[in-house]
Amino acid sequence: MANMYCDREKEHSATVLRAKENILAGSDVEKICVIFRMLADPTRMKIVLALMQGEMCVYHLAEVSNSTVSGVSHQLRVLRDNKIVKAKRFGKNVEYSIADEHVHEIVKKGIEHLTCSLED
Amino acid sequence: MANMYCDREKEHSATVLRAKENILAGSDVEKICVIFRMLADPTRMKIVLALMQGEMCVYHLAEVSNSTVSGVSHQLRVLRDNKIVKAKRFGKNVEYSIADEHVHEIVKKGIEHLTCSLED
DNA sequence: TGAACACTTGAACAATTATTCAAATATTCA
DNA sequence: TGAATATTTGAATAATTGTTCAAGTGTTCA
Repeated sequence: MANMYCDREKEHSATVLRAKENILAGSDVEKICVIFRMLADPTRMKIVLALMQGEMCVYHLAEVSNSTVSGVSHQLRVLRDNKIVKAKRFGKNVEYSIADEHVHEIVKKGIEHLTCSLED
Repeated sequence: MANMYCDREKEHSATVLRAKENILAGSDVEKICVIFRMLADPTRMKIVLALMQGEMCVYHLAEVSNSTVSGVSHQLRVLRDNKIVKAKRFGKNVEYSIADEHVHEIVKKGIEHLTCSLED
């Protein structure tokens, strides 16, 4: 039998085995983290929440998220680089929008989690 | 009419209004970010992915996540404080598990997003 | 009781990152 | 072309945070 690591080895060994086999494709873990990291900052979250209502330009995003235009632009760059939002130019303005449906779903799940845990 | 902020004001004004009304309950944004912040670190993500396979003790988690016992314990504390995992003592060991179903769902959505965007 | 094991904690360090301000680029329009 | 507006960028600063090592607490069992 494998090493004994804890007193409940018998109960846990199958779990540990599954965990070792299934999960850890090293670089993939980093990739999964990226989308969550993008949503972990309040300024970025406000931007994303705003864009979930529809497309918007930078000045609007700054206003709605209570930030500076420059600050928002920096964060939009990060969000763009990580495929959370996309940009399209219209004359002087650049119109931003959510890059894909998964972003909507993930944020909604996050809100769901929040509202449910508030009920306790 | 409201201020003109960009050349597509007409197209965007309804969106901006919705964004201002619906979204920004200031402190809630911070709360939504918390769960995402918890999942944004590779060590924590490995711990969570491992626990999604079933309950586990600290030594196991350290092994499965390629970390030190101390490092894992620190992160487990953070995860506990933020209600992502819960702990239960069994003799010398402390058995950790995922705190609630939302965590499963959110992580699964994240993985889904990853695997879909890899197809492009 | 005390030795061995499992886990936690605190302090220190290094690294990452959000924000700010100033300057640069892009586009329109007179 | 030049002025005005919209957005981006770079550098500097401050703050947050993950990791490590050493020391601490809690539990079992001989």
